[in-house]
Amino acid sequence: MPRRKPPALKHPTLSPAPGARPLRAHDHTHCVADALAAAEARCGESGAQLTPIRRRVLELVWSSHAPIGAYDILARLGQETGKVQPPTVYRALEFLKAQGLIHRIESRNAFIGCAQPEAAHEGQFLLCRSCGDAAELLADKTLAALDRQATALGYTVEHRTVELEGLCPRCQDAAP
Amino acid sequence: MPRRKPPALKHPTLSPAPGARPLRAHDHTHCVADALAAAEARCGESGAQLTPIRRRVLELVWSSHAPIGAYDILARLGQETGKVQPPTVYRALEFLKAQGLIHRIESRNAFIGCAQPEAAHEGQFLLCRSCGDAAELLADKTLAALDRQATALGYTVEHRTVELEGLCPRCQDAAP
DNA sequence: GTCTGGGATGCTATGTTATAGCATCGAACG
DNA sequence: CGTTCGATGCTATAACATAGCATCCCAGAC
Repeated sequence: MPRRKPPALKHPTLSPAPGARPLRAHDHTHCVADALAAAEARCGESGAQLTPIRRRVLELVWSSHAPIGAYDILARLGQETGKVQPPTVYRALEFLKAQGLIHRIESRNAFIGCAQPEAAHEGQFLLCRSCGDAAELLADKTLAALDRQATALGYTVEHRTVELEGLCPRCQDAAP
Repeated sequence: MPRRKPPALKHPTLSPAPGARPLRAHDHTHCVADALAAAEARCGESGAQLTPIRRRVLELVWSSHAPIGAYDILARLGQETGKVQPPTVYRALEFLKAQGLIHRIESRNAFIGCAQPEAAHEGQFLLCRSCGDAAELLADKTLAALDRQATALGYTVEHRTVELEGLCPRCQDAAP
């Protein structure tokens, strides 16, 4: 039985793809601060407990505008606090999602901070295949049209997944 | 170190959920036969090889109108032909998807036969959370509206994932 | 102060989905 | 016959996710 070369790791790829650039230059600490403030507010109202772990996971989800995988969060959390187990992260993510503070990106098996946590909603997303960034769409009218179509077929719609993948403006300019 | 009870298996759940019913009564052998005929035709034109394995995987994907997981296919294929490895199945699925013969349902990590393989297209789906069936939507206008929205934001859209989950008409009647 | 109940977290183990990398085989072609 | 190329076989492992029970801690009851 010959020994094989082990496959390349994926976990270390926390950094963006080569050539990737952020969607646009901005002071990202504001994004994070705003998100955390909104989370505090929302949890304060609802009585939900934004514990240190949950808060820290939310912060890590907000570490960029690209969706982040649960195991990336796990790795970062582990660097800070010693060994962390998957259920810890998944439970925090589940909580944050239930509070409307994050969304799950199905086509990426990853999570992203919700830009409008004030209003409960499902997200629709534009995903850049180059830099990985995700932008949240507001597509209420379009969704309503889809719902009408479903209703016409006799369906009741409870959840919606809408994810559009392509190139963001910056990455189009960068790699024409 | 105490011994734990092992988690329940998921693989054996090839059968539909309790209380599930097909979307509507129909002669499903026709669906399968039509799909295979269309696949033959399409591959004949394009010169792609619909090999026995690929054909059989397509048949298994079409075994119901519910999305089927790669490992369910693997299990069934294994029953027939002896041990089969995951790459065999994934490669067949990749081929079928490239030919436009199946779609991947992102929110389920599963695959479903394409109802209109003649015209290359991406699918939009209505998924029933009770019986698991998926119906393919034709939502060109709605998609165009989403694309316009993306374009207005400077994005180029290459792929679209639209999946609506809820209850199909039969399951609404069955469990009111 | 002690008891108690429930939410949060710790922890072990395992289930589930997916891919890399190289070997082998067989048909098509010259 | 030998080369080439697409399909499949095969090993190993990465990557994603959850079940089930133990422990801890705090708020409220008594």
